[in-house]
Amino acid sequence: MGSRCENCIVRQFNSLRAMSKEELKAVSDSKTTKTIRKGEPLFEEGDKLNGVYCVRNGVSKLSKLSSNGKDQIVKLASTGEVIGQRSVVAQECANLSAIAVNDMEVCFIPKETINHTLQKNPNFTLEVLRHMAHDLKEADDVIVNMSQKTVKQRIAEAFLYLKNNFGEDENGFLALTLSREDISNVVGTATESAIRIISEFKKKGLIHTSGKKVGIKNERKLVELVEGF
Amino acid sequence: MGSRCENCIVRQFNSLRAMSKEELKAVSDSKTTKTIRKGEPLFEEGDKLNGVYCVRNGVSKLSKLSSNGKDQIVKLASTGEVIGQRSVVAQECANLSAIAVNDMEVCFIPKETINHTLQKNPNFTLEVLRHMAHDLKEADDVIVNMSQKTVKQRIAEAFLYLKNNFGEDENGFLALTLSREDISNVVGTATESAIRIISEFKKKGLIHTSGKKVGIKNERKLVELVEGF
DNA sequence: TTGAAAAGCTGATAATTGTCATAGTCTCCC
DNA sequence: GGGAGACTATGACAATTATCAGCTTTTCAA
Repeated sequence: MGSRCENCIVRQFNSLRAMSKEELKAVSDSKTTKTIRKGEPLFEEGDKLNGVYCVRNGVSKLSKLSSNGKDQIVKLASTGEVIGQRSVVAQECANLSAIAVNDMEVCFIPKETINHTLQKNPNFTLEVLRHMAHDLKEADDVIVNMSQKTVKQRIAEAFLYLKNNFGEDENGFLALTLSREDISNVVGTATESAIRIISEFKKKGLIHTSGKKVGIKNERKLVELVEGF
Repeated sequence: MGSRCENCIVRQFNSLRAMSKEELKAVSDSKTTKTIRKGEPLFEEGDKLNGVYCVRNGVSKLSKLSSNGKDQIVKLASTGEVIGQRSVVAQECANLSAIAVNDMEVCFIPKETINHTLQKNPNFTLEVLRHMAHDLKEADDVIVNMSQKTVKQRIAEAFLYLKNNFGEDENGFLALTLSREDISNVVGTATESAIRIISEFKKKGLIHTSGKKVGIKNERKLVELVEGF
């Protein structure tokens, strides 16, 4: 049995902070805690979601299969983020698949609890709305990057993003390690192209690598590259 | 003086339909009607918005300047859509520029009126939330298309989108005429590339053109092209 | 009406990116 | 500890897309 939502620190980072004590109690009573192994799905594109997932630990990739057979990773969601909110709010099937990038601990909150609060507590609804507005802005920015920047720039940006959002370990490697394939699915390119560019970055001294792990060596140059020299 | 919001048909298509009679009256009393000429901006990226724009007539392109100096059109908003909502909800400066694609008639609704209703009427907030959830899904889909489809596929898709969302005129041309440059900014490519592909489509009998105007001739083949043959 | 500016078009060429093939390396399970 | 399978890496080549240059057509305002 997981701990009580009322005491959960994770809540500070998402819209659940706008809930009243009673509402939180209802969430706590109806939630179930799950462990998801690396590589396993929380849900898949097209699934009917019966609730949302609040991430306590680990990272999930939200991706969509394109008609060319390749996955495009649209977002990485980690501690504190609520996954599946969009589908529940819109009362639609999942538009994206959510797959664990590493081992995860999540709380599943049934949609009834969420919907009930959405109808009763305008502050909560407004908070969810603000979060979604933020996600939408980010998505718009991704559209611009995807369509206007080169693969090289997008990979450089991805590394900077990983550093800013997940930090580095004690040895200066990015704390979140993605496979080369995942990286290529984030930036929307062929795996071989991503590998080639990563090698090039390494040769130029922008990054250092060790197996899958990547560390940023020259952040300033990476930023310049993203901006276009 | 524009007509009363209470009687405005446009309202049926957006979140304003969740407003009470009194709230609508407040909107009606505080709104101002504006005419925007083709090519003129409603607002520009970075502007602080003092309200939202409800489109009565015409179409606006929502775009963002990339660091490479090119504009990326992220969305086309037409009759019934509310522009600027995201920025007002998130209390941020505009992330996108809104420029009239043809002559527009819009109602400007001050943000105070919107914010007041957002805090008082959960149904309205929920309705706005649902709309934003829908926009987010669309944005995610655009990300996938931009990163996984070829320019040819994206142009074909753009034409189908224009037909489905804006219809055709009596001569079988797309009702919304975009310049070649706008088309290239929608699909995220160089204007010359867009023109070349449009010529190719014409040669292959997929479309017919007359000046800027484009008409769809073989919809099935266009769909096949988008799906990847 | 006309002439300048903007938009559309096309070719040549370069740069970017994808695909296919092959080989090395790592991982993990028996 | 060894071997199958997944992941990483690199080369060769093809396809896609961008860039530059020059030209024609359209548009629009004086």
